[in-house]
Amino acid sequence: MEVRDLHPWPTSAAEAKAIQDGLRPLLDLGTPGPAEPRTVAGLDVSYAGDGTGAPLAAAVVVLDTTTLAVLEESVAVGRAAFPYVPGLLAFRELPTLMDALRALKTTPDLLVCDGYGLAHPRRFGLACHLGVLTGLPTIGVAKTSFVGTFTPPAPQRGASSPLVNDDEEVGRALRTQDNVKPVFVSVGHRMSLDNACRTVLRIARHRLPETTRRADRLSRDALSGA
DNA sequence: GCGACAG
DNA sequence: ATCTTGTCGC
Repeated sequence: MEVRDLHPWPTSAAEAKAIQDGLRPLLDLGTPGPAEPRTVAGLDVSYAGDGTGAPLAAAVVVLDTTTLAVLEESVAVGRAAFPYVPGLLAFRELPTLMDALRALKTTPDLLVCDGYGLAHPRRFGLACHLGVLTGLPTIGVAKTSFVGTFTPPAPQRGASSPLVNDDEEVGRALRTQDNVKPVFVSVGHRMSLDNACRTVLRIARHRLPETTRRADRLSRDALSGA
């Protein structure tokens, strides 16, 4: 698929934050997004070490939303492009993730990212960044909380409670299975929070969406050479 | 100032 | 993210 060119790369945390602030106005947060996406892509990254330059593998797996069958897979290997700094995760993984996306023959209807979208200190997490660079609807699904507070949702699958930060609902704690810890869903680009949660429930057979599980396994295998 | 902090 | 054993439960 076609993706936008990468912007100049930051060499400091201050520059990275400035880039996030500059790109944030490009976000489309007013459209509900596809009600019936036919294809959904999951993205994830595995690492071999720490710090800048650590070897990593970025994977993208495209699934049929209805059957959850794998339609296409793409993996790219590279190096961490930035140190890990909470709030600047995108700068670590973006170049290799973009390589994997560029190699895709099909263009997914939605991108499900491992991490956050608007539930971010500057409202511009990895899912937002990937949304601006690809132009596609994106959402973020994270395993742990980062910003905001929430009250535990009811124990039933489908229950949710708002993730609040600065008096804003920046995401939702969503129970994807009965009696299982909730995941944290937030919007990235061209998608409403309601639609994001509804879609996550449709593709989740376990705690994490199938998209994320498939991408996690693919990136891990690519790093181990198998 | 101190701790917490997506992956 | 990654380093790691056994164990409880569907």
